[in-house]
Amino acid sequence: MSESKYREWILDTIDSLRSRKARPDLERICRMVRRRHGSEPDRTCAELEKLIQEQTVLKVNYKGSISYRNAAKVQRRSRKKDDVALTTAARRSAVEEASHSDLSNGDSAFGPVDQDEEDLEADTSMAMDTDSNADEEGADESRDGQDRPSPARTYEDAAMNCASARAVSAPCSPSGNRPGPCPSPGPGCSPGSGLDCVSFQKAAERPSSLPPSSPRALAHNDWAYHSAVCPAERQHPGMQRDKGTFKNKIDISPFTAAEDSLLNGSSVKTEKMSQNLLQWTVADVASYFSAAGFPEQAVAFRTQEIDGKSLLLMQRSDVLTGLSIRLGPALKIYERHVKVLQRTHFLEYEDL
DNA sequence: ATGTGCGCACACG
DNA sequence: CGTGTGCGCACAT
Repeated sequence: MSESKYREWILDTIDSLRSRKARPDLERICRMVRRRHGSEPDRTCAELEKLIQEQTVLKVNYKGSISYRNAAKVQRRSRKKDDVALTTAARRSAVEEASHSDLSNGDSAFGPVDQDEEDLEADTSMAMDTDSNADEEGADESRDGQDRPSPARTYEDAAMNCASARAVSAPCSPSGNRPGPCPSPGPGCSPGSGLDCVSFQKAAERPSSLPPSSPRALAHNDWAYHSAVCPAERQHPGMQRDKGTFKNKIDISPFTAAEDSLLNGSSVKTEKMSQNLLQWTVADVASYFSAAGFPEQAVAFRTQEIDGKSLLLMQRSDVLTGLSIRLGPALKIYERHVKVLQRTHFLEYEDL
């Protein structure tokens, strides 16, 4: 519950900073959240990191420094306005209603966003660089490399404490492949997360040989887009996720499964995925759809508390209307994901 | 001191 | 070109 609270706070803060034309960087975000809600920068930072991992917030490198973006607001480059406007206007109320319970964003309303289409090809641009800059050197002075007086040093501590945030993201970069575990093993930092990033990076690098309809294919592309973002999260402390063999695992994150399938490229993947579907938590489901390129809609799944079992029970109409998400993405989500997952799952069952 | 508003020069497509 | 961004500064608290 505090989770959604933080989501709201942080998203709100990012929006505020943006509208104020101030860079939404770690320092400012922490500061503002503390001032507004009294949350400790450390905590804020940890929560921010979670949001980054589930792609509610995007960490980007813009003009040489790190910025955080409200994923729901990242606009697709050049889009036909009319169509967007129409859809938006028509569904805004519904969307708002849906988001209210969880992340009522007041101002940031999901309106102008339109991230249905495959978020893949188009936007591989600005987010691209967050890598090499973000890690290592970025750990504390990413930008002060040369120019820029940057007077504010007060929050350096907070920033430092949050080095983990960067460190976790770092392995995602093509350059900084350092599978090192999270430097500050605090709560919320699972040891395995770093590994996932690396693996995922590998996955993203390999040419996509998956059918376009494959959920994994989507996810993969999405990761590429969000360079600085790290999947992982739901990694369980005990299981270091050794690729290839996990037939005795109980609770496997969709990422692990997806990633695994990418690495193996086999068809066994789906069965495992669907099998685990029963074990997916609400967070798993939301993360899955985020990864699949539907971060905005993932929120709706979360709000409606759709876990793996619920997902299996969902019907077309549920997805199209029950979630109060826009029709376009809803159709894609149903046809390409829900349906596929259900089908594979039940096929699997009949075979048994 | 700390938060806010914003002109204008960038970055980017 | 248009659009989004955020530095750097003036202003508010």
